[in-house]
Amino acid sequence: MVMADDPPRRQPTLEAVAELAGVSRSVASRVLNNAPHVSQGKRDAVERAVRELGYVPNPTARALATRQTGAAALVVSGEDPSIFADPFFAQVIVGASAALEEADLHLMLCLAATDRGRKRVEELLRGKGADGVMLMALRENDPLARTAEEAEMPVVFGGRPVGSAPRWYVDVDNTGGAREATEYLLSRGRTRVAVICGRLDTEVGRARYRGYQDAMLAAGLEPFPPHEGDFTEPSGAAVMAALLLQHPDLDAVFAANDNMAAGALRTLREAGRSVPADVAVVGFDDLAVARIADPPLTTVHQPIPALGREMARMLVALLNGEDPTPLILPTRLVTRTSA
Amino acid sequence: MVMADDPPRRQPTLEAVAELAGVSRSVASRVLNNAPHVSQGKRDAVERAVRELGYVPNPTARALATRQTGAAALVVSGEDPSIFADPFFAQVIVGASAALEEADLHLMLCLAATDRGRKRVEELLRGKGADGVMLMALRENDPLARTAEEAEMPVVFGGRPVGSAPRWYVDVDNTGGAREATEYLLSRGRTRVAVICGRLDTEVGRARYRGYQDAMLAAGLEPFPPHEGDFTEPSGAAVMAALLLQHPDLDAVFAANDNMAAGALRTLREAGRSVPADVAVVGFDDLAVARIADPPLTTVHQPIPALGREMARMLVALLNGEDPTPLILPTRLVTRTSA
DNA sequence: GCTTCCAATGGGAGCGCTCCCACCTCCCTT
DNA sequence: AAGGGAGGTGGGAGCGCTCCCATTGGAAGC
Repeated sequence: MVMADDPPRRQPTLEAVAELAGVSRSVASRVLNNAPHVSQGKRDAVERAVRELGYVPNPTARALATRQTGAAALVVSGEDPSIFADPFFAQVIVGASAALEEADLHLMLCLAATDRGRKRVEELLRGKGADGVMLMALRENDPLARTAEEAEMPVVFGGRPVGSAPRWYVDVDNTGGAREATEYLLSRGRTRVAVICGRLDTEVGRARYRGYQDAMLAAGLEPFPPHEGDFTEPSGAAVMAALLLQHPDLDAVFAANDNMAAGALRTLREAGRSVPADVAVVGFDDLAVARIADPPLTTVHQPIPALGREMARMLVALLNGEDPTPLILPTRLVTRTSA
Repeated sequence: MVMADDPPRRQPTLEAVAELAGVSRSVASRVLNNAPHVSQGKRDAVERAVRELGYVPNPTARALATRQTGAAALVVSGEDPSIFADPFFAQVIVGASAALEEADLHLMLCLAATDRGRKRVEELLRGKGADGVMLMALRENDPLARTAEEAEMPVVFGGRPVGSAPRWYVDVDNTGGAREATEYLLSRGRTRVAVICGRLDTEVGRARYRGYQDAMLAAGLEPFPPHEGDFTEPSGAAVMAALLLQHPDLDAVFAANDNMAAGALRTLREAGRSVPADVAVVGFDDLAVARIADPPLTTVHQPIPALGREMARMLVALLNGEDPTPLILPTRLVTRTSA
């Protein structure tokens, strides 16, 4: 990059390519978009000119003319930008990015956790700053939900927002996974199975508690009332401590995610309870922490990159004028040593 | 969103706003960019019209006219897209996103780990698909380095590429951090301090080994030759096992990141060595895993969100025509129980 | 009362591309 | 031999915005 007050030597334009190739802009354009109705001779000439000039089409101009930006936005809501630091999102992005790449779309990332951020997302949605949007981590009564509904733009939800099922979404079978985890604990002879819930103002938190509840009820056992953490390790440790105080005889705990399970493990260790002998622990997510924890966590695996991938694919389908159906991805229990 | 073959009812344009407000496009434009030379009366009229019509400026058209896209790209290179799953990047993004938001820039995320991905980044750079670029995780002889040099676009590097110092970069004091970690181990009376290196085809890997080496040499001790891991937990476990075999008497190990330190911890546990009594372990990064590990890791903290933030700020400065100086962020040792 | 100046205003020319359409040439039908 | 196509081609009109520039009118200065 040159810092000097450069002579406004600009990128070559299509016009320049056309001139060098001795054809009209139209023909040059057709060659670039490899559209039909171009003779082989001119096609070669244009391609040669492109190479000679080092021409690269200007995406902005193309976007203006076609009314398509060539980009999809991934919006992560939440009340604090650091929610994004959760490795969960990184994996979603890996999947989404790959699928978007196939459709030749760019990925814009919007952390809509501040007021400013939300305002910018709103502008993006209403001002056609992207061709479509993937929305994640909506909270209860999230203002973004409304904006998304109103926007004349395809919107795919990642995980359902609390209380409503949008037209297009991809989710994970949270209830089923939680149920399976709890059933597993019960099948191993545990009977006093406690639960560390996630935030109950999120659908994930609720759905996982529901799964736990279902399994307990089905086994004729009284479910523990919801003890709510916030999906972080410290909150898991704290809730576990409280649980131990109230129910010293518990023999298992289902944590709504791995972070909280890791916290629980720490508290149990400090309390001198051995895992899984005294207390069995099951988590949810199967992130790296599950393997690193001591003992390694038995947990509910969810296909996170697939979640991102399917969201992106659904968006692409929408962009192609199709009408895809919502998708719920399966989970599966991964047994390690903690239960 | 309406799926029907909608009557092409399009977004209102500036033209429409101007007409409704009874002014010219120019005046309306000035109001929107709150430029001077507009009477209060017309200003109000335009603002009213904007509200009435629900007008939102079209960013693409603006971009074409101003030759500025309003977006900055964060490019993550690497040989495998899953490199991005490392929580490190998520934290960089949190910082970068906040700084970009202040400058009203959008964030485009490019995972340039596939050939296709690299090609798209190249097009982005050469076709002015963004106003500037932040480049991370370049490998040795990464083709992206060249492309970036040639692009007429501000480029800020996150971490230096192997062997060369670009004009603008933000890095972390890897050598200093590694030296401090090793010195700490030595100061606690350890003398047989082994090292688990990161990939030596990355500057981070090299710099951290260099720091270790410096400290050993300064203490008159023979540094261990580099045993190379790849920054993952399993590789840390494997290298630790090899180390234990070759040097059964080692009494400390410096791992070039927390993941590998966690792996080392696992191997040591399985080998019946107690930490820190028999072997002290120090990591690098201070990611979540450091706190969750058992025992919690003593590690070199690096300000990751700050890294992202400073990269973004440097890019913004560049965009403003300034010429910022490279930045090296400090690290600091965080002592927990593993050493 | 007549310049001088400047805030206020609107017209128009792009920005670089796509795409519709008119036009022209061949070539294949009947 | 005349009438279609259909492929090939270029011109021109946008896409929605910014920005330069010419124009205006009134306030200030003499």
